[in-house]
Amino acid sequence: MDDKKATSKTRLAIMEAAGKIFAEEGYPKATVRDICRQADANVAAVNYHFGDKKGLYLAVLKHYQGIAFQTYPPDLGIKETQMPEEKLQAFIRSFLLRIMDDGRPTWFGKLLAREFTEPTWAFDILVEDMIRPSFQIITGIVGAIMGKGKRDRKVLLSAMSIVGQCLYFRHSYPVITRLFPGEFFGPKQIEELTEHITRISLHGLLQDKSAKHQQVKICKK
Amino acid sequence: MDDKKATSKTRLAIMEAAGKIFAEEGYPKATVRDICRQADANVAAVNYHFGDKKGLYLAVLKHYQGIAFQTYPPDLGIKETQMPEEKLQAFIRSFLLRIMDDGRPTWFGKLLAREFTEPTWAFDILVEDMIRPSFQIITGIVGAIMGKGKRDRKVLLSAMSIVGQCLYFRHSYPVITRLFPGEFFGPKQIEELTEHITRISLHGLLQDKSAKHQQVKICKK
DNA sequence: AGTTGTTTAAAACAAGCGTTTTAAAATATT
DNA sequence: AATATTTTAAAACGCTTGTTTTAAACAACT
Repeated sequence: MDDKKATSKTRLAIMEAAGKIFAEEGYPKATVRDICRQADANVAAVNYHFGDKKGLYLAVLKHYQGIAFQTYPPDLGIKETQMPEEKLQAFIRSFLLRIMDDGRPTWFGKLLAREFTEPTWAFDILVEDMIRPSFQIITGIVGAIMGKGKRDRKVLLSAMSIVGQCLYFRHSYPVITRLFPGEFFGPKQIEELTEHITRISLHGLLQDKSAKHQQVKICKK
Repeated sequence: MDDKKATSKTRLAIMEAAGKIFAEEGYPKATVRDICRQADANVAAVNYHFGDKKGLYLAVLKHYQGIAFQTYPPDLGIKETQMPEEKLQAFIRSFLLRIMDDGRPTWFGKLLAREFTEPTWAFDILVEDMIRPSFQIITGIVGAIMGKGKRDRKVLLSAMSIVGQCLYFRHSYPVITRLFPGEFFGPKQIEELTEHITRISLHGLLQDKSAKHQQVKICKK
């Protein structure tokens, strides 16, 4: 009663509907009845194909996680010959694409955002399977740029600053659209966002680079 | 049956327990029975004092919102005589304090984080009452630093980058603690985070500054 | 005191939830 | 074609949810 042939019209329809509804409503508010209604399936289908609601959620999560990482791997467009600065931009672009994609795994971005602020039992899987590998890469790049180890405290802080900026444009999309009705910061502006985040971060990183205790002071001219 | 004397042991106890549970469990998962049990009150007390569950949520939200802004106003430590760069640092510090405070309105930060990714019907109130005013201030500061208008696209992007970094350390606290068990990025590190975010952002802003009235420059000490 | 209005308490309500049961239909296997 | 297996369908179960009802306890005031 776990995952059988994995091929069944209703099974696939349920996963599709579940991804949509889980992302829109959140795990607790999403009901299996809603999911099955949208998938044109019977209420019992969920328990038959996935054991229970938890099993369905986990299946959906892993499925779209696989798609998202297959489409936009963390090292997308990164070549070993590149300069760290170019790698940084490639990472940011790939990261934004992965969480903002308008195509199939759109819901995955939303699901991810939910798990961040509202971790469920599936959270550990997400952390180990996708967040940690991503962080390994970004800390490596940032470390190379700053000339420090990838576990240096300042490297960690800077890596989080970069990831934080990327996530903000996805997380806070509802806020942004209300605050600035005329402006758009969505999937179609990914290239603009990539350049913006890369530039604003890069200068901060380079500042802390070589000089050990090079303290920055603001002074009037 | 809205808000009466506002003075009643059980009423206050319910608000206290509600803030805690709403923040921990989220609005849908939080049950009035749990809240009342924790408040040593009867189940009917919620409906009596607040009308219904929504009324309770709204009351809690507004109450702690008031406390948070009273304790850490957006212009905390900002004086008109200060330079924009100092104002930026003051804003970031106040912002971090407000969303990370360990004291009474701790739950408010969590509630806020939830509303961001999972807007409820109470979202409009939050946007207008606290998010928009905050954004007015930060775009003003950033605009002054960059020498552009406060509605300039680059100013908006930069303001969001700053806010995004701040929110990340609160939003993703569960992630961070799992990724780096030894490191801490909590309320006790606010001063460190403030300096980090200020520095990494400032250099990016100054990069895009219009060359016109350059009254500030970075210099090594 | 006695009356009034306010607050608490226990119990029950209707509705919705995830899940299970039962059996019929569809599909595969021999 | 007949049997065995897998998948779907309808109905109901047990439980929890938010809310209401009813009445008792408390407080305030003349």
